[in-house]
Amino acid sequence: MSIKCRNCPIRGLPLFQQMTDSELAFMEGFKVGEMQVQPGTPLLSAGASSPQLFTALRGFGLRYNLLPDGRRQVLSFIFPGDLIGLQSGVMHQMTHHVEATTAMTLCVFNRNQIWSLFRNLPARAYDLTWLAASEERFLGEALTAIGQKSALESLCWALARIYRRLEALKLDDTKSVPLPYRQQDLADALGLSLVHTNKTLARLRERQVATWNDGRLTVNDIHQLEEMGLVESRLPQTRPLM
Amino acid sequence: MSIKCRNCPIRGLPLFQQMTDSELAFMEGFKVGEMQVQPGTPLLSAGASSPQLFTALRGFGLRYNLLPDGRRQVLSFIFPGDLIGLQSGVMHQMTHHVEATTAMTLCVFNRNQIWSLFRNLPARAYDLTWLAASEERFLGEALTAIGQKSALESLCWALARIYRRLEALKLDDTKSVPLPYRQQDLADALGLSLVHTNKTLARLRERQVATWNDGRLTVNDIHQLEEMGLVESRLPQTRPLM
DNA sequence: CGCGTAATTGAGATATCTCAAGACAGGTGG
DNA sequence: CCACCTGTCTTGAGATATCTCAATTACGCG
Repeated sequence: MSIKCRNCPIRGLPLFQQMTDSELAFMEGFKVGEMQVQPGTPLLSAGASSPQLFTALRGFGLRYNLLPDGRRQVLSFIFPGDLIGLQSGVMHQMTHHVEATTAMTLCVFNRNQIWSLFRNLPARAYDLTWLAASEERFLGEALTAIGQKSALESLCWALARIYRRLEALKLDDTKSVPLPYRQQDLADALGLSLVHTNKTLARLRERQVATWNDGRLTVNDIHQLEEMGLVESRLPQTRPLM
Repeated sequence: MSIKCRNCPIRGLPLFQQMTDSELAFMEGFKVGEMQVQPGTPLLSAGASSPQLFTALRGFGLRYNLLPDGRRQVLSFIFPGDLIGLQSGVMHQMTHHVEATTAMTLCVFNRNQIWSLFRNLPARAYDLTWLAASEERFLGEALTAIGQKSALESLCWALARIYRRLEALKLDDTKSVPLPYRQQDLADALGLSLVHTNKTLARLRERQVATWNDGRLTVNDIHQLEEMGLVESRLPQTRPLM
């Protein structure tokens, strides 16, 4: 009933690095199961030391921090192909929350086996480090957006980054990708108020740069969007899929 | 002329995990040299693919992003014991800048050997991943500060974090640690203007919570500082030293 | 049909920014 | 030894991007 890694529906996308046969075999042992969750389901909680890691196969999620008084910082949006819980996996302590925004399908891994991965499959261990470094890089970019950019610039940055990632998943035709979050989620990701986020999105819509409604993001001019968001041009890199 | 790892001046601090003899031996082979740099020296530049990694042995540095128009986001302060260039090491591409703020002494490693580390010393490879995950966690915390907290809260958060880290280095008596940066550096780290940072620091000084001048940070009440900064309490963890 | 959630819009409030000037310390050259 | 310069810190005051409050609309669901 659980999908075999060799039949993984996203593995073949050009976004992801291809695996060798031995890696595939290892991953099928590493994977202990599959999980289907409803929208709103918490996957990991700060403070807890979860015994599991996940990879999102299908659906969308959210990673966030909470302050004691309820303020929320969204750290990142979770898309198919993302690894979830690496921090808890290697540091034995989760510091943020993860929850499913839509229904999701997740591959489940056993944290205890991480160590065997390091001992037996150095290439996969390296990939794990690559993913951690990649997250670090992303958060640095986000920090730069929130800390230095105007609301309009930040928004363009975020939408451009999201669009590029989702278009690589080929979930749909180009120009338009599914983005089933609330404006509040994006506001919390960018440290902006909901109202201001809404008004800034309206400006982008009027200017015919990008439109986000009914859970779909439509980008008319990705280059202009990236320019307005001061997105650093980068060589597109394929990423490992765990 | 280059210090042997077994004589490393910071290795014995309780902040750091102790190494086994075989790890020590490996590290001495991994370390290809030592570097002394003057204040202001750039160590790594965005875009470049540096062949080297460093560990700060002595001195202070800065990690930052630049926008095309000169705005600067400081990502983190670099203290003795910090690994520098892991991103470039595993992703083959640097996305931020690193420079020395004070004179520094650095251990130099060869990027090419990272792979041999993964193949031969899984425990050390694991440590590398741990460090990357740790950076990721830190940046998430910073994001939460900049995105959600008030200027006063952010400042308290930053000073508390810095103080805790430096006191663990036992560079000096408690209550006071060296912090040889400019107010502009902290402002750029928190996404605040220099002027506002200055005025907020003045408030902390008046309230007798913390004082930062002449390159020294003096904390009168670390618990109040952490409380004001909404610092999440965390179990103190020792960290690997590369 | 009524309710709850999300999006939208208007308008006044404010935390933070920008501009500007002065104080202070350290370094340099005459 | 003094005059000058530069970089950093400090302080005041007006400007503004963004926030908060509040009301309205739209929509899906039971």
